Amino acid sequence: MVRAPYFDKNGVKKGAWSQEEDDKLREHIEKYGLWNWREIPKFAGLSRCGKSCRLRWMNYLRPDVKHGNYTKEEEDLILRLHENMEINCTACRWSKIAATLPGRTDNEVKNYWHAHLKKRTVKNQNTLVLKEKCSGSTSESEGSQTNKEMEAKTVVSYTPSNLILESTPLSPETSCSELSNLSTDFAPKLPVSAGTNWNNIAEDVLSSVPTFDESIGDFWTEPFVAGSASDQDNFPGLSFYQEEPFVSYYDDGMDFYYEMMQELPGNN
DNA sequence: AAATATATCAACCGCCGGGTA
DNA sequence: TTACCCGGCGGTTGATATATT
Repeated sequence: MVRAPYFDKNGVKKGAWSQEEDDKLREHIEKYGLWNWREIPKFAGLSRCGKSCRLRWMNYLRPDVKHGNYTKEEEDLILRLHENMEINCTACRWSKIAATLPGRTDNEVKNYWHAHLKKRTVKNQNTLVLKEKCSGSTSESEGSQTNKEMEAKTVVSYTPSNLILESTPLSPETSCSELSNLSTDFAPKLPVSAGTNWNNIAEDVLSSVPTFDESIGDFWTEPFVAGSASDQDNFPGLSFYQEEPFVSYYDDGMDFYYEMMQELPGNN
């Protein structure tokens, strides 16, 4: 399923990774951590470019990466987040969507979207257009409306995103405990429990739709690169391997989320 | 059984933004 | 201010697997 290995004109290896290369890269990173992707292949004894190593690590070798078998909840979450970005005219940020799915990478989410979910949304939209036509409610009674107004109304009335827009925000009384549950659910080292309510998570996150575009930039933190690495003697980035790997995968996001919820009307 | 079409997904490419000298 | 480096991102490619004819 991947390109056959080959060397480009600069002697840099491309294409499929061998087991030996995987082992070398994994071993090097586990030993020295992440410090400079451009240098890592040299020190790891690989004929790869830094980018290739980074991609391989991020999408495949990283210990917390899981492959295949998307759950219904994960699918729904992807769909909702993607729709929301469309509504807000935001360029689709796969990395941000992926950050809500522990163990999933942006590349994998993107692939899954194009392979499975895209069709579904197209199908949904076609169905909705059909519904709208069949409803016959667009002629006399709304004759004074402009086309754009009509379009807007159609979107609010029929698209699945409506579900998001109408989702119930957290009540002030329950927000703290729910947030703590949320943090637990997103904890990277914990397995996703059967009780995790993905729909609630999605709705909670997306209930802030008017500011989602702005907030998302802060909400989703840099996955994986945790904490300060500057105090290392030899290799920056070593510390989080030796101590708490991936520990802050979602923590900052939850902090932001908490702050966001504090600012909601009624929470002060 | 063979040919063809379609689906899947790892990997590549080029661009962009942040950091820094 | 500018140029450069680096990491990260989204879009795309292409080889392989699977389904269909």
